[in-house]
Amino acid sequence: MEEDRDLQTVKLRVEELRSLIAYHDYRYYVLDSPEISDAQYDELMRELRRLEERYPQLITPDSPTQRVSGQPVAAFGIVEHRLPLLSLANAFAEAELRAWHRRASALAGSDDFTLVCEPKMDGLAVALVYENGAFVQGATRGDGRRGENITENLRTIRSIPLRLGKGAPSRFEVRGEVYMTKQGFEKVNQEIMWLNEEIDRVNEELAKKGKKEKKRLSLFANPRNAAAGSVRQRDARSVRQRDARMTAKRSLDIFIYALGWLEGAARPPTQWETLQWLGKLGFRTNPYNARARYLNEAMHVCYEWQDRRESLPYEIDGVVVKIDDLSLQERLGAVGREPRWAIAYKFPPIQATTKLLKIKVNVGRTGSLNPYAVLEPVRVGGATVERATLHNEDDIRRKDIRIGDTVIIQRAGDVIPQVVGPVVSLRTGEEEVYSMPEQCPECHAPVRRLEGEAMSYCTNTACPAQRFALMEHFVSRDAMDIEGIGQSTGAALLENGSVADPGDIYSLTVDQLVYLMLPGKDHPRRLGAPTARKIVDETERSKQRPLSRVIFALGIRHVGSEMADRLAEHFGAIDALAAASVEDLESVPTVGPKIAQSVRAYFDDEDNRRIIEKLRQAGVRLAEERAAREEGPLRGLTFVVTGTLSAFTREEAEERVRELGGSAASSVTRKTDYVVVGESPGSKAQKAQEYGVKTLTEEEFLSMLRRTNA
DNA sequence: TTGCCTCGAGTTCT
DNA sequence: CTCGAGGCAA
Repeated sequence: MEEDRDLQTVKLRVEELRSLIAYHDYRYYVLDSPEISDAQYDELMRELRRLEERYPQLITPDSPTQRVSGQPVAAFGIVEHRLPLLSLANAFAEAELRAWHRRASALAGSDDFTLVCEPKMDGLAVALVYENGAFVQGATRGDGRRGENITENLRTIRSIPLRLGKGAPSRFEVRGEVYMTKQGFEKVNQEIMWLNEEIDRVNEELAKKGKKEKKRLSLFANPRNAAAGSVRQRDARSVRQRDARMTAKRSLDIFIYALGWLEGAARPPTQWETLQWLGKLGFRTNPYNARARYLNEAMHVCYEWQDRRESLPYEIDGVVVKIDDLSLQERLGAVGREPRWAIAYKFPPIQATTKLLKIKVNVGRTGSLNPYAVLEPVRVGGATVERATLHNEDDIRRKDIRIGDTVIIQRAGDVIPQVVGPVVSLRTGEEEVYSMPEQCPECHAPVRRLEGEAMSYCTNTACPAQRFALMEHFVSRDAMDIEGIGQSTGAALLENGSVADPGDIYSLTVDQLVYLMLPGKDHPRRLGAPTARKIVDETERSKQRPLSRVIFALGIRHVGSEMADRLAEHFGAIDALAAASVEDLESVPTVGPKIAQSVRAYFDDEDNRRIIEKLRQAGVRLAEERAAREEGPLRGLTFVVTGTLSAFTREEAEERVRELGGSAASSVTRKTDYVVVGESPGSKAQKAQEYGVKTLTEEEFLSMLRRTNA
């Protein structure tokens, strides 16, 4: 007796908890405005779970605790749709939308009717059945007549109310679109990628033992596939895999957009009111649904979303335009499986599939080999794409892209096309797994990929492709900014031998340039006198670029514009930079061992030093002006350099002195402060002794420069 | 060693 | 714009 009463009390509390949780789910997931904190919500959930554990007889399938059941779903059943789910006719252009409207107007006998515009979710259409206020069945659209029973998986979607409040019709069906957020999609794929890395590791072991390898999981191509995949998935095989699937399920959501069949209530008279009514019942409807009085207004909505689609957290592929008035809808009816009272305006695709014909490789300025896909031209987002970068070998492997694959191309928020991944189901078996060439495609030098690095590099510093890229970099806008020398001119100059490195640009003459042959559209053409003039003028002007740009233009690995700025500021002159030891370099903030090494290696290279010399001869500014004569740390001191120095030439040493405010004289006098003595000095060293002038070895001189620089 | 944060390098089409 | 790499702080 007493137990019964107890059970009654508990049951009441359980019911109360369930409706409380349902209410807060609604506030949180549907209205997006929670009333209680997550902790308070968790507390409600915990209490309910505790009670259900103690009194299992009180557990019902629509209890919120049943949402995240990790239990495997038994085989899916087939569900017969009581009222078939129609598909929509598509309009790919304004004209088609107008044509649709004209036809509808003709049938209606008037063109004066209101429209409803709904963002067309790129997801999976489902039908949900409610009986006596409880969610009892959910099914995919399938072919429109029969779909798959996915009730259990749908239960995990929090914005699907498991139980409705009072006032719900006794039995009815609603329709909506299950979708995955872009963010959720990224996360799921990320987890699958981690999983694959793990599988790879395991496979390595298995391969050693000669055992059969485990299969890698394929990534979801887009949020829609991910949504469809997760809503139809059964049990997971491993714990980790289950994690990925849980993430997937958690990232699912739904918008309800239509009322199917119903019993025990009257239907609202318009689509717009239906949406309001569904919202009131507790269903999540898209807040961006809008009513349009005229077609032009609807058209405007379509274009608006076409521009703003990226700003949404989920993907839409168009706008559904429906005639608002239900009685008019009935009058118009359907042709085949397409209603005449609605149409889907489809955006131009930002995704498309095409064939990956081959994978080619570019050689960058640093010698990096950059693979790119050569594609069968395909229109994506209003542009024809025939090439797309593939970044590096690992990326190709990770995505499992093979030559001959049908691949998905997309132009995301930006303009740059990406290869999303292969359509594995379209494989013929003829596809080839790609591997990086072992020789540079330009100069056939061996290729090296260092341990732990993503990129492969051509080992030949004289590689023509590298020279070309370096030239381009040197004249580019952020570097020396020499207008007139672009891709073709640069290539032509290198090819005909008038230029071997950037230093040679400065000895070009108009006469030389005029006869330069450029690859024209049909026939090769001459560069021409005006352009030649311009190039020489531009080159002349570029001599005045600040030191930081010159340093940047050299193209030292790991030295970009930012680092160049810092180095210019710190050392004040190219020669000081060239003379700096690895330790000196590392004393500069943000310069670590790698960058220091790279700079040092650059200036240790004979060819590079020659480039600097050419620049110097040409009169390119190699020191920061601000280290003004009168201001430098060596202000008022006179130096004389004699003999051969190892770190730099005599001219360079003198230049350095001048940059630091000192002066460099050619002969030793009593007024000379220091004589720098190099290898095999001449008479000047003796003179210094005579006059009692201090002498410096190269070593001492360098450390003096370093000190004054610090 | 790990997790920011910033910088460097390469990139497509019109 | 995106990804990888380098530097630096905890």
